[in-house]
Amino acid sequence: MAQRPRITIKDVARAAGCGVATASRVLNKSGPASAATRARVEQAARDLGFAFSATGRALQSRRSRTIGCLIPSLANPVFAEAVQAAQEELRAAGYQLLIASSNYDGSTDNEVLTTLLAQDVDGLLVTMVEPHTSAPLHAARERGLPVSLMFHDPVAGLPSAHVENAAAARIVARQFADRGHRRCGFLALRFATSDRSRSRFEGFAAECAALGLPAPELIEISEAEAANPAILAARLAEYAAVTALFASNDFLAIAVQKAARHLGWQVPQDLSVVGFDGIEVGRLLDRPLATIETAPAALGRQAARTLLAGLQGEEMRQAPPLPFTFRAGATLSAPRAQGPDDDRVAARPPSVPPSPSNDRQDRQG
Amino acid sequence: MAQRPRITIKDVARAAGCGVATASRVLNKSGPASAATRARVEQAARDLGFAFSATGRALQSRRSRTIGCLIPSLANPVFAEAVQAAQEELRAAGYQLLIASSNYDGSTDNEVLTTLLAQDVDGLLVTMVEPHTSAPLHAARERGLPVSLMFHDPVAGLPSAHVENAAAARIVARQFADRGHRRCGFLALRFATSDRSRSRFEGFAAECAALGLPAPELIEISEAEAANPAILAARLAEYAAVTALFASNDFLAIAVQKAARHLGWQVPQDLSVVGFDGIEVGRLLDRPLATIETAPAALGRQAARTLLAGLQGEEMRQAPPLPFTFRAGATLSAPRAQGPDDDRVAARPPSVPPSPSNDRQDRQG
DNA sequence: TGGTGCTGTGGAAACGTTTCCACCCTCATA
DNA sequence: TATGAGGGTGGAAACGTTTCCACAGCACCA
Repeated sequence: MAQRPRITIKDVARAAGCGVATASRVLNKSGPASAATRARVEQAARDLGFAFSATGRALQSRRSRTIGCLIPSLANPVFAEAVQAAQEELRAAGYQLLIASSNYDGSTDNEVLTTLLAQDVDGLLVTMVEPHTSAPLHAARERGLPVSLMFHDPVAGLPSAHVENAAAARIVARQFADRGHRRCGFLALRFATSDRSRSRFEGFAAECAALGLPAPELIEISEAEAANPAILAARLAEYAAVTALFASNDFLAIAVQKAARHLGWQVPQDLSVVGFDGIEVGRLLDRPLATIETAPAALGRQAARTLLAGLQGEEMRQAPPLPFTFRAGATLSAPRAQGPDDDRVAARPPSVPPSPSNDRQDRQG
Repeated sequence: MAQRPRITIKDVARAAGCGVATASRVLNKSGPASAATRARVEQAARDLGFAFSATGRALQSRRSRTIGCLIPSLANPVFAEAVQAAQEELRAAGYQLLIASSNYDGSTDNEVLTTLLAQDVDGLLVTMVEPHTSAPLHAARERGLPVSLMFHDPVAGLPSAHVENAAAARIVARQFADRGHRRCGFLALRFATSDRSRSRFEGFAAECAALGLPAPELIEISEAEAANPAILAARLAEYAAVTALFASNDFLAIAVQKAARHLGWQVPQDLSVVGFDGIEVGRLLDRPLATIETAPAALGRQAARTLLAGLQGEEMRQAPPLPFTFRAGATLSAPRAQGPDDDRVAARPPSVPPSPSNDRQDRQG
């Protein structure tokens, strides 16, 4: 625990018998130096175990080589994967990632952003509740700091790496309609704090309307409700007429199936379920999940690249939306033929397990 | 993009008509100041939108209020959750998290650590391939930097937030034995680069021996093999005598089931499977996964707390290992009664789906 | 011989803070 | 009326870098 004092470039210079300016030039290969001096300095640095202080450098160069990253939570694998990819990309370019999360809370978003800015970050990688109205985010822009959004639909002036949530949701509506579903539902988690969730619902509802289906039910639930199958089942039971449910993410779609089992409903015969995100486990399930497959890693990478462009003084241009895919799965089928008074609870058990079809359709760019 | 020059405390002092020392005292509430001056300074700071530069502060105080975090990958939800929890804990104490990942590569580990150290971090939160032999990690210790490990069994002098992998694995062996299994296997991912995986195998093998079972088969696979059910199936087919498989993590355990389906094997009748980690989806599956349940968030939190103690100059003491639970599930049962020549491929299909039992056993502290 | 142009070098300023120190006041006490 | 105490204040040093600038020495050319 003996806090040794830091070895500075002065120590190196002294040991090498030269001035700090010379030592700096040698160690940075940034200017002329005689072979002899060069050797002495390098030797001294090695002997002393010298390492530059990023703080000293940052102060003098006014760039910290550090990027601030704000996301709702790393516990959501979609964000975690995006951050992982962004981190790899930035590291390759010599930048470090300073991470903070808000737990989906708008005011925490702003607090955290303020702290990040005070840390002299060179750029910002952000997914937050309200990017368009955030004061600190706006301040960062004003200051000329490169800002790159992730997962958001592009906001005025702020480039965003994103998938077109609404367009993807429209495809889900069409899949339901194609199979003869009419009463659809959208199961939303964190509807108030996630513009992704809202965009998906909008697209879904719009396409339902375009296809002449009744307006889909919007079923908002809390995280607590999502985590408890019995409670979730009770919520779902309120919507017995719904034969096709679009869940705002894959975990929710999986949870729904457990809840359906509670109610004695068969998936997909009594209730078709489609998720969003395309997480890996979804395809390994007995009953592979029908879902919209996205690539969070590609998204993180794209956001990082856009940011890097900005950091190099280039124009930060909005990249095209990232591709997504509708992945067919055994949780989606035609609704059970049913009379007006059909009681779902009396449904017969299925004779054969659903075939684990796993093909892809509707590739989009 | 008009890079406005930074507002410094000098600007505030000038605007308030006082010296920088006074402005600093007012803004930090760190010394005396008349009510009038105080008001002028605060007003000026507000008007100018002043924010302290963490760099300037770090340079002068020789502490950056920043923690370096090194993990294999955020794409693994176990690490992501731990980091998320640690981040929350550290943020509450006024620290920021600088994150880097190594992709399970030992030499990247050391490179990254070196970079992190150069960033003047105040402490280190680490999961890496070889903590006990890492030169930069050792250097950090030498320098008196608090270091807190995550997921590792405690290494000489370095406290680690961990679960007892070997002890947990022993329980799995006992569960298998209790149900009459004799030929067991351990399916290992990244065996060479994960001491967790190795500890689990050791505990598992030791308990098998203690129970008089034959030594378990060690089945090492690559990530590529794990991701492809057909290939994984081919690997598993080599071990037809094995009736009970312990997978080194839950995702692998889920993948195994898909591979088993490929081979026409029934889980659990033909092959019992137990995982490790206790990820949430595991319990939502049709056939809930038997597994060792751990709490990565608690682990991350504990590591952060230990580190915080060190940062406050207190002794960093090794906390007790974190609790784990054996979670029973439908992927574990007695082996199918079979003669010496029984051909598993000819097995009849099961008549009833396994009951989704979900009780817990074997709580440990 | 005097200039010109290199190469190699080091002093010093600057970056934004905090804090030590010295100074000037004012007020109470002797 | 002197003395002391203490509150309020600002100058300046320090933290570890980089870079501007000046200068010394040397070789070359006219």
